[in-house]
Amino acid sequence: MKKYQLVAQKIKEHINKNNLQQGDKLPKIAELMERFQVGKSTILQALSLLDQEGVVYKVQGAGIFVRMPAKKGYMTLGADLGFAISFSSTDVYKKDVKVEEVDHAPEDLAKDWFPLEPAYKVMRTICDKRGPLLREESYYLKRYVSFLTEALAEGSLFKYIQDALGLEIRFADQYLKMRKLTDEEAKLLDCEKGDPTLEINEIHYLANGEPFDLAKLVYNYKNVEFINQSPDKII
Amino acid sequence: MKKYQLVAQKIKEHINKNNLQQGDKLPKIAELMERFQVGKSTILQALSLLDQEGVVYKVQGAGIFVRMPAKKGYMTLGADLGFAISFSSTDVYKKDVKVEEVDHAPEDLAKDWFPLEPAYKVMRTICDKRGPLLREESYYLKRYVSFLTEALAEGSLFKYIQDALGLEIRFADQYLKMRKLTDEEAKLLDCEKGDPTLEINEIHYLANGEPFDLAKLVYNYKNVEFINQSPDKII
DNA sequence: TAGTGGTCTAGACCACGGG
DNA sequence: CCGTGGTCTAGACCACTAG
Repeated sequence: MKKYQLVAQKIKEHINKNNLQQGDKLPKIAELMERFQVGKSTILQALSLLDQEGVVYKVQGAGIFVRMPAKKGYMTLGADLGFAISFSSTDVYKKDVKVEEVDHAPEDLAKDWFPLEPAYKVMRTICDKRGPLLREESYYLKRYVSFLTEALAEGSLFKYIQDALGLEIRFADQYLKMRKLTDEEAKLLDCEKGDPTLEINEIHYLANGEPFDLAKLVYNYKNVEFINQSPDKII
Repeated sequence: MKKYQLVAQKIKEHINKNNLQQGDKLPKIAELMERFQVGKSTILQALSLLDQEGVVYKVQGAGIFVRMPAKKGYMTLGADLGFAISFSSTDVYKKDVKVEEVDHAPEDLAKDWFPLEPAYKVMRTICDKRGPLLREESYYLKRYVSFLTEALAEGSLFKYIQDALGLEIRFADQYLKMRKLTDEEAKLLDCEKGDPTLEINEIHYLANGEPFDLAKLVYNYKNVEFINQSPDKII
């Protein structure tokens, strides 16, 4: 693990351990350099990470402050590259899981942005104790994900892809669209036909810039709210 | 303007001028250093900016590549700190504008996160040629925004706040919730009661970390789609 | 005006990708 | 193996905040 990631992690731990709240001040950069025995730019890289995650903000001439430590009950948009990771630690489970092999993703979903290559099609409903959270229909290119079963789809696919297959997911595009639920979706989500929903289409990219996964996520408006913390556009 | 911002801007111009597409390669770092006569970390800062904006991605050992230059017709979530800026350049106009002074923002909107202080309440419907895009109800703290009129609210308030008042908006929290339109909202948005919508509650923060604006945005599902490009979490 | 973060440089060395 | 990006340091100087 890189030094700046370690430093970032330790700063997070410091925030949690001391139960710091919005606006609380962190030690100054010189002190952090001293404490972690690293150079200034390593500290800056760590802070930049935390900044992007919405954990801290910096005010020139004043200090470094904690930003909104409590975000319980919200799904994080974007930052965590999809729900799979953000929810892997909480008690979610899957329903109506189906995996099949297809020649390519449907063209209306893929648009011009996703290759029409052989893929695994995964369908599942993600639930927690309150009920269904979302219905997922996603396509994993066989070129990268050469083996996929329904048993694997019961767990966290992103974890499997990262840990077992050794692929690194680097960034993602998300397209969001408001619409009404179809009859079929409503049944799967314990809702009524015509109820409001948000459809999010995500394309995930690997470290080499190649897309490897296209996902259509249809959310349950009764059980899901999102949070999106825009960072400081500053390094 | 800082060097790295200038460099970032010139790289963007280079992409536009040469009409570079997804996956096209940019000059290597050493070459960019040479061309712009700056140090390596200045180039890295510029690239980090472009990374966060979803303009480029970097692949270690391979090069720097262009990411998805065309995003026409989508509203950008988060990255641009609210719709106001992202849409200031296109031909939008406002309808049903009303500005009044209130003792404080409604408590159910403010939750624990926004101060209950005297504020200007601004209501307006943002439209473009296709029709209403969203209905906005926002609260600007008088402590920071001491003067606000309906005439000003016809224009871009963020521009006014930044240019005329000299306030710098630094980051924002967004809360997204799917729900049905009320009767009143439906009338304002040219929709039917019960139609799907996305309600986004935004809190905007100044450079000193203080919140100064709370906004409730109710979108028209027929006219708006969003894009959210999650960056590389890498410096 | 002192304190603190921001920008920028030069350079050493590491790590990954692809021929 | 070479080329390219990534990490890290030490240090000079700038810019903003707050008392």
